[in-house]
Order: sequence, then C-alpha cells, then structure tokens
Amino acid sequence: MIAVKPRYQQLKDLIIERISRGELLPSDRVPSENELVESEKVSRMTANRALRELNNEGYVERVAGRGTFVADYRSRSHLVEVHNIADEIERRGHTHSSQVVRQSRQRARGEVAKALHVEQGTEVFHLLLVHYENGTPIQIEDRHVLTSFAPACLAQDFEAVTPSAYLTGVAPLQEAEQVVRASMPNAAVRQRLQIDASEPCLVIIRRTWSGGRPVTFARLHHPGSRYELTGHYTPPGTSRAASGDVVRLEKLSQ
Amino acid sequence: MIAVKPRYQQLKDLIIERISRGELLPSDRVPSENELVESEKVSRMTANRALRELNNEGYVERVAGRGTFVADYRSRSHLVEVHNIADEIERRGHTHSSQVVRQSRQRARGEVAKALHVEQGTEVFHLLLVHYENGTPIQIEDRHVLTSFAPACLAQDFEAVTPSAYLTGVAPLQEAEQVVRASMPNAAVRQRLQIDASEPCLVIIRRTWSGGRPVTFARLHHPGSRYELTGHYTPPGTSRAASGDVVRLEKLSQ
DNA sequence: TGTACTAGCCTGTATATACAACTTGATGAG
DNA sequence: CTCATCAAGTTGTATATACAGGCTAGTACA
Repeated sequence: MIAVKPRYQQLKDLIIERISRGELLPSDRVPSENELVESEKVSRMTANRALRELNNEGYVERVAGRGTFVADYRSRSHLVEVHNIADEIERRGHTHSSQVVRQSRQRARGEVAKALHVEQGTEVFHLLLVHYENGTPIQIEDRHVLTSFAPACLAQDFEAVTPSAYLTGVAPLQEAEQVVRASMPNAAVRQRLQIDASEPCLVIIRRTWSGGRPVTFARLHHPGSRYELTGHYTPPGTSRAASGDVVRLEKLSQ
Repeated sequence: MIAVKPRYQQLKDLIIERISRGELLPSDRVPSENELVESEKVSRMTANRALRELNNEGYVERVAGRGTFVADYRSRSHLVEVHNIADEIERRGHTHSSQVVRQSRQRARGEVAKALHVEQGTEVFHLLLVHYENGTPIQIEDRHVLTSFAPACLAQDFEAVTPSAYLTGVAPLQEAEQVVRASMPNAAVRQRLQIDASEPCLVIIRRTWSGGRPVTFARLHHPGSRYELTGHYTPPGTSRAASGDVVRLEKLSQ
C-alpha cells in the first residue's frame, strides 16, 4: 500500500475529512469544481469526478446552477441503516412518546467495555428508555455511549429528542454493525413491554462507529407481536421505483 | 420524463439489458471501451464512465490488461441480500446438509397468490426443506416459486444444490423485500427444528423479483437460540476495512 | 418602484488526447 | 524446448476544451 492514491481519490478524502471533523456541516457549501481546480491544481474533470462520486455515495448533494452542499446526516442515514424509531412511527402516522428509565454515568464492564473498545471500568453514559407507539410499548432502548463522544449526554432531554436523533446530530455515524435475534425476554423486560411470558422478543444489538471507533452500543428489545424489521433491496443503477408495487403482507397463520 | 437520457446512461442500460436477458452470462466478456467507441460511436471517456459505474454497482468486474466481465450473481448477491444458507454455514467452517420434505406443484392461495401477483388457484411450485448445520436443524425453508420462472424446479435435487443457489443460477434476482419477525413456532415447526415449546423462532419472509415481477416467496424459520442475522454497514467510498476490528459479541445475559 | 433581462457562476455532459500500468500471446534468441 | 522480450490490447487516470442548461444577483429599463 505504498502506492500513491489517484488525484480524484485524494480530493474525495480531503472533503470527507473536512465533513467528519465537523469543519463542513450539513447544508454547508462545498468548494465548487472551479474552486478545486484553483486550490488543488487539478483539471475540472477530476474535480468533477470527485464531487460526482461523493454525490453518488450520499456525502453531498449537487444542484446545477447553485453548487455542491454537504448532505444532511438524515439523508445519509439509510447508508448506515440507523433507524430512528420516532421517525418510523411517525411515518406510519402514529404518535411516538418515550419514557426515560435511567440516564446516568456508569462504569463499563464486560461486554459493554469490549464492544466500545475501552478498558474495564471506564466511565460511559448509560441510557435506558421505553418507546411507545400510540401509548403501547414498542421498544426498550438500552444504550451505552462513549463519554468523550457526547459529553452533554446527561443534560439532554431524551423524551423530547430520541438518543438516535441526538447522536446523529452530534457527529455523523459512519459505520454500523448489527445483530438481530429472537429470544425470550426476562421478567423486567416483559414488564416494561407489557407482554406475557409466552411472547418472544425481536432483539437488535447495534454498534455504531464515528471517526473510526465505536461510540455507541445499543440493545433494542421489541415485542415480537408488535414489531418487525422490513427491508427492501434494489440494485443501484436501476431506476425501478417499483415501491408502489409492494404488497402489504398479512399476519402469518403459521 | 421526455428528456433524452445521457449517452453514458444509454450505454449502461444497453449492457444491463443484455445481462438481464441472459445474452451475457456471468464471466462473459463485455465489449471493451474501444469496442464501444467503435460500435456505439462515443468517445472513450464516456464508454469508460459507463463501464466504471457498472463496475461500482456490481454488474461487471474490470481487470486492467484483460477486460471487463459480467460479475457472478454470487458476487452481486450482497446487493439483494440473498443469503445462501449453505454458503453461510460453509464460511463458518461447518458442514451443511438438507432434507427435502416436500417438492410439488400446488395451487397458490391467499397470501402466496397475493405475494407472487398471481390469480388465486394458479399452479406454483412448493418446496419445503430443512437445512442442517453439522447435523443440527438451523432453518426451515418454505418456498413458493413461479412455475414460469423455473420450469425444471420439480426435477431438481435440492439436497445437492440449495433452492437459493439454483434460483440465482436460473436468472439474476434483481430486487428483494424482506420482513424479519420473532414469533413462537407451532408444533410442526418445533418438531422439525428440534426445539422445545419455550423457544422462539426468528422468521424471515422474503420475496424476490426478477425481470420486474416477484418470482419467489419464502418463509424461513430459524431456532432463536441457534441463528442470528448479522449485518455490517459501511458507507461507500471509505476504504476502511475495519472488519478485522469487529468484536465477536458474547451471549447476552439479558 | 417594479419588472425584465442578462452576466456570471454553477453543474452535467461529451470529446479528443495522452501516458502509465497491467495482461496476454507471439516472436525470437539461446 | 525454454526462456526472455516485445507488441498489442486493455483498464486507470489526468488534462484541456467545449457546449448546454439551471440558478442568482445585479443592472438596466420602463
């Protein structure tokens, strides 16, 4: 890997760098092609390629006649598949509410320390909240956040703004890893989700990276009867737009 | 949408068209940039852009010095997230086996007819098989396939080649929709998966499109204690390769 | 004051050209 | 026969140039 990177890639890296260090914020104007030609001593075509690819990858938005602008974290969020439960619920036309059960500092132990790449005993934030859809519990969010990533975490009102929305606002989340499981909940979880002992949970365990290191680790418990994960995959490059074609699946008999 | 498409997009469409009608098969050679310059009367740079973008989108693979080749469906499969359970198991270094429970024609009713966009009572193939990892049941595959899509479906030995592998070989699967649920299985499922009455299942319901219409509809049941879905999301353009960094998550106490 | 227009910037596309690096097959020397 | 070399084709990158079309601000005109 001694090989020198191509010029257009250097330009892309330069701009991604500025975005992730917060120097360029969403909707900020990115240097235009001609400005890059001047400042970086490249031809307009290579500046064009750099910006065009950043556009395809969701980092920036381009408007002919106006310029190139840093994309909203929100519009990029599908890349990292960070679902904000409040958005999901509102998209269904329902009302979201949440209740903070715990919001404290805590020493990271075992699995949490390992997941966040910190020493055992390091202080991290611990959030525990329950999300409701039309008043019915739909998710328990058990989240640990790196103290250095979001120092203002304790002062935040997470019943007004979900942790997910708050964290994507602090800095762009660049990478995510998730595991989905079906398992039987313990009594505490059952009580908070108001489900009986025969109902399983859909559990999502998610780690999210920012600036090259894991910054948050979340366990999300959902009642199996009231929540499902859906996904629709279209290969890029096909302007299919068959979304209207999607059939709403019924409850399964099985 | 009266606007004429740009030239490079026309080239891309042309090649995608040839691939999806089976005229160009995986590992076949795609016309080189210079050949496109001749046959399509474009400059090399626009031919280059078309092929480069098809490469980024996973349709073709390019090798400097050799040429451009149609990508394997397999290497494109991550796009549609069509997981082949046999591949998954072998990647873990375990041995996969499967047992065909049913392989028949059937009249599509209710949910199946609706999911496949066919009239009630239309004949479709029905496959029911159990997949084993090192001899332990790990998945029940309950799949319906459009008769017209894979006419040779009944003659196939699905204990040798999984339905998923067979179907991606028949034609490229271009779009997929999936729903993931946690639910308690009925007695028949429990017996086939060799689990007791207290264990939930991770259920995946998946529809896959080819040539613009749904061609197969599958219900996949997994024992909650022996199967989990994992995903890792990296925004494109970042050559991060932090995969080695991934921590193996332990069993959850909760 | 208000409106129409235009200059200037921006992106989007297309072409011609050039050179580097890689692969393959043919050619020729030993 | 074997090995080295080379030529031709391929992708990858970079530049200079050109024109079309969108957007905006400022200017000129009524």
